[in-house]
Amino acid sequence: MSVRVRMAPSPTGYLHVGTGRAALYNWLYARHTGGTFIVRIDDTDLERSTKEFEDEILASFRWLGLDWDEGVEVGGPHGTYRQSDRIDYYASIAHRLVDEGHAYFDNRPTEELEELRRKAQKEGKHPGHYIRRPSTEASEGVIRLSVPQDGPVEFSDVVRGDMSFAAADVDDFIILRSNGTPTYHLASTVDDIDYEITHVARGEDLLPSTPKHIVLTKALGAEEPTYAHLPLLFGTDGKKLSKRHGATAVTDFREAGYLPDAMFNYLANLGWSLDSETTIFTRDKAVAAFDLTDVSKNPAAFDVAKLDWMNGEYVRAMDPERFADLVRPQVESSLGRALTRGEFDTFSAIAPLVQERTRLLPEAGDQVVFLFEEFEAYDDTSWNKVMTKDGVAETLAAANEALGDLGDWDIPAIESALRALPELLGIGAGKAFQPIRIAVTGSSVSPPLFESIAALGRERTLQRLERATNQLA
RNA sequence: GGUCCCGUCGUCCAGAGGCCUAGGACGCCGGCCUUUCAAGCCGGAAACGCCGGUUCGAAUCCGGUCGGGACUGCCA
Repeated sequence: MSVRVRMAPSPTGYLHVGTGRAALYNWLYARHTGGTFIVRIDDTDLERSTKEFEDEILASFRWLGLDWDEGVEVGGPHGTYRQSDRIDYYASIAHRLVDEGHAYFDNRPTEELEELRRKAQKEGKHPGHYIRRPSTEASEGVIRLSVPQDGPVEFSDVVRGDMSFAAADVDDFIILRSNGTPTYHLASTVDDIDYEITHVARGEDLLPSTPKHIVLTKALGAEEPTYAHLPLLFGTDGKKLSKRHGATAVTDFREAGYLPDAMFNYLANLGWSLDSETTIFTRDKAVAAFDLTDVSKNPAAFDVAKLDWMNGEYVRAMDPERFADLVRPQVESSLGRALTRGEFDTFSAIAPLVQERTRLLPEAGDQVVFLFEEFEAYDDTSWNKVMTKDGVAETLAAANEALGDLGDWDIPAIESALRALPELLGIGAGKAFQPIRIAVTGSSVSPPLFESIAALGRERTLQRLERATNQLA
């Protein structure tokens, strides 16, 4: 039987990186086995689900490079892939289960159920021991599944191994709400049957719900899928990854300038590894090697520092033209205007040097704006640290002179002119070049000096040297 | 409280009884290179939670213990 896996996000928020990783593993497994990856939309919570979030989530999947073979927006042989389209259908199934004796109506007030829960807790028992079929039958209210009391509910989890839950600890859970909409348990289980899902790979938070799904599946006369419960993601402080840790939505990372390939690689490596040595790997390599069996059991901490490093690796490995194209909007947004054709050429020429120094795309823009924009007076700490030293004015004047006389304005000419300076002035290279760097680029941190000067052009370079000299006087 | 899950460097991953004086990666520290910052190169500190047991031999198996986590909703 060919593998069919699915991801069923709820469009009640942006795609959380944890959900993204679960999707990633499903996708990897489908691609590895030549199976089918399906994306459904789990929008039974009509109140909180929105089309905007749905679009966002699907865009995030696509950004990560997770394409799906069946499901929302692409269709497939199994009808709709949006649960809100099948509300009545789920309801009819719930009623059928009542007719067959597998489920029952319950209109007990919440206080009464609360009382049962308290009683269970007091006796150190699971609420399942008391949340059971009431003595008097109703014909309205919610519909609960009647969970058989006898024996254990057992299954073999691909990542956890053999699991066993006492049936007595599984309460008669609600499958249909009093407003006629299905709960997650019903909709999800029914869909997994209808869409012939073979492997359910999902977050470990659903492990305790799995016995419910198995009992329901059996009541529906179907065979349960293979389950694989994936470890959860945490922040580096060991707490569940949440807004407190900063970015948690895939979109956040996309906007912060992370590359999808890096994100994919990082997420894939969080709970799984290609082998014992390799950290950086392509999608194809991951697809070739991936198996759910190899997924780690331990929860993983999401470490942004490592992601940043990895992103830098991908940035450096990028095609230089592609890099220039990607950074262009960043430069333009910090300039507040579009680059001219000539400016873009200038930028492209120096871009490879910037590329080496970039981890996140927005950093790249900051490194080159000096080429296109005048900067204000020098009065920051790096200026004070370097420029207030003795002899700086002479150094700048000498540089001005050496460059002013230059015939060809190219890197070799600039380099040989400036290289002569330290000896001429009787100072070290660093001492000579740092003031020039600040005068010309406005910062003590910049791309390599000669290349920067070449890109800046004769006129602006000389202007800036003069301006700095005057300011020192 | 109850049910269940997890426990190897700060972090991610490798390790499925001897190949482990525990390996790779990020981060950290030191050095080299160097006009800055990066990158690169070299080196370093850093872990099998604890206690028992099984075994000739345990990070690997078993038990207990401690610690962390999830679930316990007409949310998913």
